[in-house]
Amino acid sequence: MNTVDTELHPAAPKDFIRAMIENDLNARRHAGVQTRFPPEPNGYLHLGHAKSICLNFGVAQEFSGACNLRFDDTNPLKESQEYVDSIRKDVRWMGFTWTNECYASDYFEQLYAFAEALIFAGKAYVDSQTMEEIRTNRGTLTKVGVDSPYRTRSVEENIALFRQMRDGQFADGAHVLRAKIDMAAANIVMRDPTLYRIRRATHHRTGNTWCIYPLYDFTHCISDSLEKITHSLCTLEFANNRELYDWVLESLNLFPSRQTEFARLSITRTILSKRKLIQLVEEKHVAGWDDPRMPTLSGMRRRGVPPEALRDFCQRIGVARAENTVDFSLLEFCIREHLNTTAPRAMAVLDPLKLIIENYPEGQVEWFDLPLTPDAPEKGVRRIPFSREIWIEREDFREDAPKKFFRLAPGQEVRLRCAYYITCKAVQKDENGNITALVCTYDPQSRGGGTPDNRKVKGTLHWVSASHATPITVRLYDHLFTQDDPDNVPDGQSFIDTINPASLVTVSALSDPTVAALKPGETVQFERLGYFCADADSTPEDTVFNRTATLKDTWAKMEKR
RNA sequence: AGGGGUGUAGCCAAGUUGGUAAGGCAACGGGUUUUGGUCCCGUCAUUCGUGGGUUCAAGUCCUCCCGCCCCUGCCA
Repeated sequence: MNTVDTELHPAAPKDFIRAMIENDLNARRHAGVQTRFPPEPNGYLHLGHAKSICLNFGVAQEFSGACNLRFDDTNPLKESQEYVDSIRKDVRWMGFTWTNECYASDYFEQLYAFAEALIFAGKAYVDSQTMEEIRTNRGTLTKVGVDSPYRTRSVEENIALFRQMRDGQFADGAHVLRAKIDMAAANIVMRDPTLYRIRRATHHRTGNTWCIYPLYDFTHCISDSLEKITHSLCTLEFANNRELYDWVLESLNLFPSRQTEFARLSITRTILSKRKLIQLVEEKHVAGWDDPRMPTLSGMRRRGVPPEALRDFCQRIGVARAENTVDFSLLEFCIREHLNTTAPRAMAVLDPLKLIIENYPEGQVEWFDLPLTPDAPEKGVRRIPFSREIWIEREDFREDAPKKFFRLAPGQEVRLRCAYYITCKAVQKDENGNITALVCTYDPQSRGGGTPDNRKVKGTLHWVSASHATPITVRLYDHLFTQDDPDNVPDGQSFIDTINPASLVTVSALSDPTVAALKPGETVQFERLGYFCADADSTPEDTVFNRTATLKDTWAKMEKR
């Protein structure tokens, strides 16, 4: 039922959910496992959903069960087909295939019938209080609620009213259908929860067929039950709703699906609230849901994050009931770990400094074969041109080199990766003292990057032949990081104000010709710079790269100290 | 007359019926390396929110206290 590479992803460790399911199976409480991933199509999927996807589909796979994709589309005001389409695409991209594609809206007729059944059983009534009255009469955390004056309506009156609600004979908000439970319940969810409201809105799937829509608490449990979901996994904030979930299914004598809650995912300095993500898109702080800086699945896909890395991440963070905030470095680690063995290498220079090899013949070009991935030589080679004038990274040269600086300095010999040893002989400057070029000599004996006398050099530089350089555009985008916890910003600030400005930097760069063959969506490692993914925005003249992940940089760390 | 959850290292997170604190990330040291990448080796909880108690033995059992999260939508 799935396409997950089990080689890369061994069985997940046993968390409390898997332990519970194993237990249920051993006790023969179920013949098999049936789960579901139930997003509301009111936004794009993000990393938090990835955790739920991996859990629900993963568990089904591990126990030879099935997992449905179900759209919880009961609020037409917020939902759209665009979101449905994006969710289907993102789940597939994550590497999972659903058993059935379901929609709560497909159950509207059945849901309505169950509502009438509740009325006939004397367990639901039509309330005609205003929204404010309902709120007031619900009581508070420490004060019990009071019964609605309409609570004692007869079954006949309730049925008549409810049918008129459906027929569109009342204005929005005039009445609601409520479960008759207990206005003094300690659990506020149980104080006669609203089951149906009148809402004249066009639904993206049912159009104007309905003017009443069921609410989550009534819909979700019944949907689970109709699909024979054995294990309904959801996040912790629904724990209070479990009592009502069970009440509805028991009252209607339906298949006893069971809800189990787990802690939602938080990642340091990362926005994972759908409300905030919608705000970023609507206020145009980003180009769209798939902006490469977005922590959405579509954004990360565009940034070059492989789905394998996300699955690995979800497995490593585990599943538990304690609130948690995972360090972003774990996600980066998972991305790097996957890309290290899969991404081809290329050389690029972000801030070019001209280097002239004075004893190299003018007009001569040599082609060197460099490994595509050094740790997997079988993956082949890339052909890189070398000539008299090349570009190196400006920060790879220091006139007054600190002691642990292994790179180029006056009089210093270093290696140009896979090409030659060079020695810096002179520094050219303009009238302002800015370095304009470096004059070097090369050792013809060191062709390929080694010498007959086995002379060692400490540094290896990356380079691009000046006459062959390919101009590219590089977006040094990161996640749209906030400076700290996005859900807890300083007084008087919006989380928007705390977005890291570094996530906006775009630079022009020069690359070796390897990138010319790259197609959008393909990721390379620009050696020592990081992983970069070719963007769909690219043109034949200008390839645009989004930074997928950085590399560890021990020199930068050391220098900072 | 509140209810429901939860606390194990900087961050995640395992810890069977009580038997002497897994693993990963991060960090730090060292080795290998034609990427200051990768890889390899090593260090990193005398203690599990706090105080009592039971026990030969407590992260696990009992109990007091404390912290944090969720719930008063006709959102999900």
